[in-house]
Amino acid sequence: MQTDVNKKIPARKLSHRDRIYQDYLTRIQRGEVAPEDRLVDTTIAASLGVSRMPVRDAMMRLVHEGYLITSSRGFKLPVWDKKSVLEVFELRRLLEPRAAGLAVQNATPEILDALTDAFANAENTMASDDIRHFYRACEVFRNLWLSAVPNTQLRQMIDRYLSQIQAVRMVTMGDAESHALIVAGQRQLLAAFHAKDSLKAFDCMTRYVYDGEAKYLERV
Amino acid sequence: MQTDVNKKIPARKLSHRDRIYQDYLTRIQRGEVAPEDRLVDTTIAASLGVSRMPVRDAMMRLVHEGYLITSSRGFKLPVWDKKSVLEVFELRRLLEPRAAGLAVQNATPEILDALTDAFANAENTMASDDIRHFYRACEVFRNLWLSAVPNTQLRQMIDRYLSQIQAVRMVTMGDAESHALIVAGQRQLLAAFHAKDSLKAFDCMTRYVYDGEAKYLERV
DNA sequence: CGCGTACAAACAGTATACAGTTTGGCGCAA
DNA sequence: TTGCGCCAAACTGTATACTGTTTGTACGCG
Repeated sequence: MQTDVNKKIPARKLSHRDRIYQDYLTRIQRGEVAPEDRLVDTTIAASLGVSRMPVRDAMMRLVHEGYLITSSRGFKLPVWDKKSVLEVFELRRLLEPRAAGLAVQNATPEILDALTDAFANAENTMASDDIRHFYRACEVFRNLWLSAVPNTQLRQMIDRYLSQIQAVRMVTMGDAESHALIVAGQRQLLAAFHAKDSLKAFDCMTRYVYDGEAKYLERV
Repeated sequence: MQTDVNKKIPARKLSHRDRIYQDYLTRIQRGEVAPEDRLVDTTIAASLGVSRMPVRDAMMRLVHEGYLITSSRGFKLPVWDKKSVLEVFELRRLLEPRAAGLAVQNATPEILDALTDAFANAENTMASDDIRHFYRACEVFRNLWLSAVPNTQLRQMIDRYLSQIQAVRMVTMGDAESHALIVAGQRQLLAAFHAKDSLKAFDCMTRYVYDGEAKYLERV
């Protein structure tokens, strides 16, 4: 047991369960888990040197949050059919324009600066060798403006289906036209942030989601 | 162990965990769990004659879904402050009008009939001795029209914050004016369903949520 | 050669046990 | 009487073990 020596700072109370959860959450969100992978608690537990229980807890939490599904043979990624993906696009159209508008009103200069950097990074990595760099940059950009959304409940709702976006990414993976669309959307959104124009942010977020849906429909 | 004898119908595979989860979910949603209650896994397990683990799993699922929070002394209801409640009202304004509109387009005659009955029941129990009858009727009405929403993802999002409505109910509990408002809203919504007027459903759902928020602000 | 059946392994669910931590109360001293 | 500290109980997190079910497979029968 590696318990903290310094009891005066109980900030690091991360249990095995929480660490494993965080670990696999980021792995899934970064697309490091393949659809054919089978995540078995006993196997993971053995590789980490812990018992099944914390692993099980972490996996089942991921199941409840929609990142995984149970099967009779280990945990695996859920298969998002076309209908579900389109349903999420509808959700995004309802939530994200408003969220972007609120974020513009609430953004601090620090966030604005960080957002500018993140956009530059996304633009530079757009044609990168490793496409994952581009997606990581997009993830950073997205998380940044979301962090400026004052409505916590709204932000959590959006976070909740964020993982599903990964499935759509797989469809448009490597499509230069899609990437250009993403960067163009980010540029407009960034401009709206700098102009403090929440209505413009609302509008360009609306178009951004519609464009994404159209691109998805082209590909599926 | 009470396993099914008939193996040809494996439909009923409900584990202890799932039964306990369902049980406490409905209890919470019906307001049968008081804010001062402390839900301790060992105690519940003993009363049900099962071990801690299924109870723990169920409770932690409820925590992840926002119905409960952990404390150093058992699980308990989260405290919804005014800010959170208002944030949820904003979410509801974004999601429910659209959901109602979609539901109108998708409602079957059976649902329409059931909805009519449910409304009659709500209207009748509005001034009931036991106000819980009225809330139960409202719950039925709400679940009915939600069941007609074709967008599963949207429906699940709305379900997710349903429990929080309980907290608002506590504030407006016993306020005859609020109840009249609820019934009036239901009447309009029902009319929209019968007229197959999805735009009207959208509009009266919008007004319904705004009215609810206004009433809440009067009381808090 | 194809189909069905039975067996073994893999895995999920549940039970039990134990350790570490927090909490509230009680006793002791000032 | 009040403040301090210690102790026991309560509770969470983790480990280990056992059971029942599902799945893949191999063997036997047609």
